[in-house]
Amino acid sequence: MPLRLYNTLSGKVEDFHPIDANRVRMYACGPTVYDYGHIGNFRTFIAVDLLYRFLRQSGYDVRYVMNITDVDDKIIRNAARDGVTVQQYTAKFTQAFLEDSAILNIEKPLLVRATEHIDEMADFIAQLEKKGFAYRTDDGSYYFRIAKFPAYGKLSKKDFAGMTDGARVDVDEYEKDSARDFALWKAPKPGEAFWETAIGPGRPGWHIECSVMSMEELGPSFDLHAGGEDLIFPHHENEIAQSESLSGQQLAHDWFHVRFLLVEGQKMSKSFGNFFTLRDLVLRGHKPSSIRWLLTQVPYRNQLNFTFDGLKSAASSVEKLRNFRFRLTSTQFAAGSNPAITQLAGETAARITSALNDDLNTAEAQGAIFDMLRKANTALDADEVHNDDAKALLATLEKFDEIFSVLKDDDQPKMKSILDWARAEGTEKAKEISPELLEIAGSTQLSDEQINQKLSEMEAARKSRNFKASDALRKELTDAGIIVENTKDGVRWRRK
RNA sequence: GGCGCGGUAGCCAAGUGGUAAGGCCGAGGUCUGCAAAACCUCUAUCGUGAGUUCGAUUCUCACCCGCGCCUCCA
Repeated sequence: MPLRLYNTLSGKVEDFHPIDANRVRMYACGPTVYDYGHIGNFRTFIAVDLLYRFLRQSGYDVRYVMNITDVDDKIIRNAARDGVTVQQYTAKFTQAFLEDSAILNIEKPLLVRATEHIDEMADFIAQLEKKGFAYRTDDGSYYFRIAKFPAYGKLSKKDFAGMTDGARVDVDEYEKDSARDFALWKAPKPGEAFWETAIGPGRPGWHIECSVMSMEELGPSFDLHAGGEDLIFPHHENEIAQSESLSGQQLAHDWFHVRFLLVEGQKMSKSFGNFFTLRDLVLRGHKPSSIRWLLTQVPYRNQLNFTFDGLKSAASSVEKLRNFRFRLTSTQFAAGSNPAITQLAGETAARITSALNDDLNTAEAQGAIFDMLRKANTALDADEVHNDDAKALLATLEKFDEIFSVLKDDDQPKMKSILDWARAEGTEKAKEISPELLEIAGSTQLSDEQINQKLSEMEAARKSRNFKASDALRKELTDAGIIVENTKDGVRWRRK
């Protein structure tokens, strides 16, 4: 079964076939780096990350490009306000975005920055003007002439023929031919940053960067273009207008849009007090793996309600997966195989693939892995799993994790890095550090050596049936965040 | 007003024209020196009304409710 994806352009779920055999070229609209990324941003980036990972797992050679919008009105304004250059202002948040992405196990795409393509944008606009799609106004700004591009509205399904100028647009603000015409290039404003280019001084409009950079990195026509649902209009509609009027080719074949999330049942907004960055959540003591898991639980086209209950629930689910792997990797199995178990592993892998092929149905895929867990754990309890079966189960689990990426237990160092960041930021941020975070990341951690020392002491005590001493050691370890399990295969431990 | 999405157990959330995955939480139980892990059992008739059908949660219509985009926004 081939991958099927919903395509905003056609409004249908379609079979996905790359233009160029086995190569997939995809472009995702990345962050505007004027602040720390919030969980809504990361829902989108994680959804696209899943798509990227699944395409690769499916055998495609994927070229995945993401832009960093490091110039826009807000950035220029904030930089001016703070008395720093645009570059200085954005460097910090670009870095933060990269760190946050790494913390969430988002794989790094090929990143391209708007400010490194200003001249190409000017050139692109000059070509549009030459072809009659763009015009210059007296103040030195450039606009796209929508009337010249009849397909305008095809992505967002808007009918511009019936729209009246002035309804919701301030017609008087600029001397545009039509209120719907959008800015390609904005003339400088006093006291704000601008670039000197072949088409004059100024700064690029928002949409032009993606047209320029996607074409440069992927060619005039490529497979997938992704982003948050809000970008459908006007951003992507405008990209299409710019790119296609110049190239005469279809910009992207598939348009992949991720739905907005809700937080505690409401649209995330600073005024509702439900606006959270990744760092806010970690400061509250939530693990990155819980956050990633919660954000992948609901298929990307459905509204996801992000709640703190859900976050706790996600933590338990991830624990369950990790425990299962721990069990598989720390148990001594008898040689040979049990066909029923090997078959279970194979069928589960197939179920997962088939769920993801179905427009990335992550909920279905997760259901499948937990079905396997329950059955396999039952078999493990009954000693019916042999060495080859354990390998097969592990292979399926790891294949699952190639997509979801929550198994690796590295939350502690990641949380520590956020803790250090908050302390370095100063007292305002430091105040947000929760006891929960300190417990996981901030307490003095025992080294593996110390732990093993205590474990052997504990084992000795248990052998001599000195349970009082054994319990004391257990408590000591538990307080240090170490969970010790005594199984028939011996002792094993993990960090909380 | 235009376009679109959704309402499934305490919470989150899949899914199908033939009586409903999974996760979390809760209760009880098994195992266990303790603990942990794991397993078992229990907890829904799918917003409301009508229609189509042998049969609808799944299709159609109406209504109610929630949400998104149409303006900066992932």
